[in-house]
Amino acid sequence: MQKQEFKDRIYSELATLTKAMANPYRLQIIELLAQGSRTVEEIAGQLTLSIANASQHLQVLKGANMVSLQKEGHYAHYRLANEDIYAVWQSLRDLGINRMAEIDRTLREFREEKSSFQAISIDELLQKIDQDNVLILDVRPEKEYKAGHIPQALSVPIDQLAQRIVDCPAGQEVIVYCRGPFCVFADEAVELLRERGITASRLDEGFPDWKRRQLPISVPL
Amino acid sequence: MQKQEFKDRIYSELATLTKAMANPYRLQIIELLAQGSRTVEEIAGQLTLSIANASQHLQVLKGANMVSLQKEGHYAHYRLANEDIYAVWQSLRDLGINRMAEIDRTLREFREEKSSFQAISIDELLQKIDQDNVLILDVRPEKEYKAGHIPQALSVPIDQLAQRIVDCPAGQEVIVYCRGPFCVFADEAVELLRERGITASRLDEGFPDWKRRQLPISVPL
DNA sequence: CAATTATTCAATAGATTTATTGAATAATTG
DNA sequence: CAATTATTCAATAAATCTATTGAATAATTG
Repeated sequence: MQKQEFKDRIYSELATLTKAMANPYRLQIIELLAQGSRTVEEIAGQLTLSIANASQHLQVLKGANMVSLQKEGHYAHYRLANEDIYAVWQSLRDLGINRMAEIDRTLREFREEKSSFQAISIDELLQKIDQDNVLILDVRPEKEYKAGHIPQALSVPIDQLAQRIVDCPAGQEVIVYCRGPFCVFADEAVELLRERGITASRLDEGFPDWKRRQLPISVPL
Repeated sequence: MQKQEFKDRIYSELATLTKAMANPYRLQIIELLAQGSRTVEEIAGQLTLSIANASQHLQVLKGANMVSLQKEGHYAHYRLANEDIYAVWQSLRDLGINRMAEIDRTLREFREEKSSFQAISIDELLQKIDQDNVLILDVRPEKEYKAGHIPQALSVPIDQLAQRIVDCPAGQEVIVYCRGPFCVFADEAVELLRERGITASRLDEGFPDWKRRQLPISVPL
């Protein structure tokens, strides 16, 4: 094989892969599937897309071997084809957060309204778990909690938080986590908790990031 | 800011960033600039693009804040805007190498011809440096070696290797590195060395990967 | 087996991306 | 200041991407 042909093949394949990711909805699909497998209908619902359009985006990801599907009855369950895909999303996301002025601006603006700008890292959380008396809340939908969660965390889906807030002992420090830095559940939870006078902050990443660091997780049998 | 507007803004910005990378030439530019800054002319020459076309691709990368430029005389010197960009390239590249059948096939085919399939990792090289008597060759152009290299390495640009090969003591184990896994210099070097009966293998990553791991490097004053 | 349901397919129009060409700009040299 | 040089800009046509629409498929239910 000639040098030129080699380069052409390699880089055009990699560009194809990159193109498959290069769409706002498909990035959201990747992030959503990092929480576990989903049907076309569920994905379309989450992203407010038509079913046909969601299916089409999934075909693009499948064409790049980034997702795989398993048919059960007349449902197609899509999942990420492998873990490395999440690694790419992670580095892309972090580049955006750390280096893109426009994303930084959007995050600040959104979080100022919610008073949720303060966040702690996974490393800081690990320290707190060892040293302090900290309450960890998983505010994702229960289904996602059940599919795997941080061992010490309680499941309090964001839409149940308002009713269950009384359970929280006064003076208790609370750390809230959700799907990741662009998932608004944790921001909404912090807003709600602070309004009730509870000291709460966000984890700056999500459960998939915790999991990828090979930290202990609780999973169903 | 509404939840929907927040998500729309964030993900469309990230998709813009991804789109800026999603082209075979622009991926090559990112990789090339990871070796140091380059003028438009140099980039066009390396990738066999017209000057106007190379400039246009650079505008796209600049529009996404992925490269910056410094004008000197009538040359524009382009460089990567920050290090996180290389991290994205790295994870994308590794996804391709580890998970894409078509890329794996191309790499195998190319390296079978060059007998350069055997490679060692940076970790293995670090061990060898400590324990064994190993000769490390940097086969990139001299300019790149001078801009920074693995401390123990000798500079033997690939086009000088054939003449200088006599210097190598018999029985000496040789490790060759270049720009990265898709740079063919190390493959060509291994082919040449093996033809002359020298035990040689590639490093499976390149100098930018060594550097990003914060390992010691030799740099000019 | 007809009706229902989840998903995919196919066709289309509008938007975006790409390479090419040649002219415009702006710094340097003679 | 005219000529040269490196780069950018602008215009264009071909290719590709995107959302929408409605029909096709294939599994399940009554």
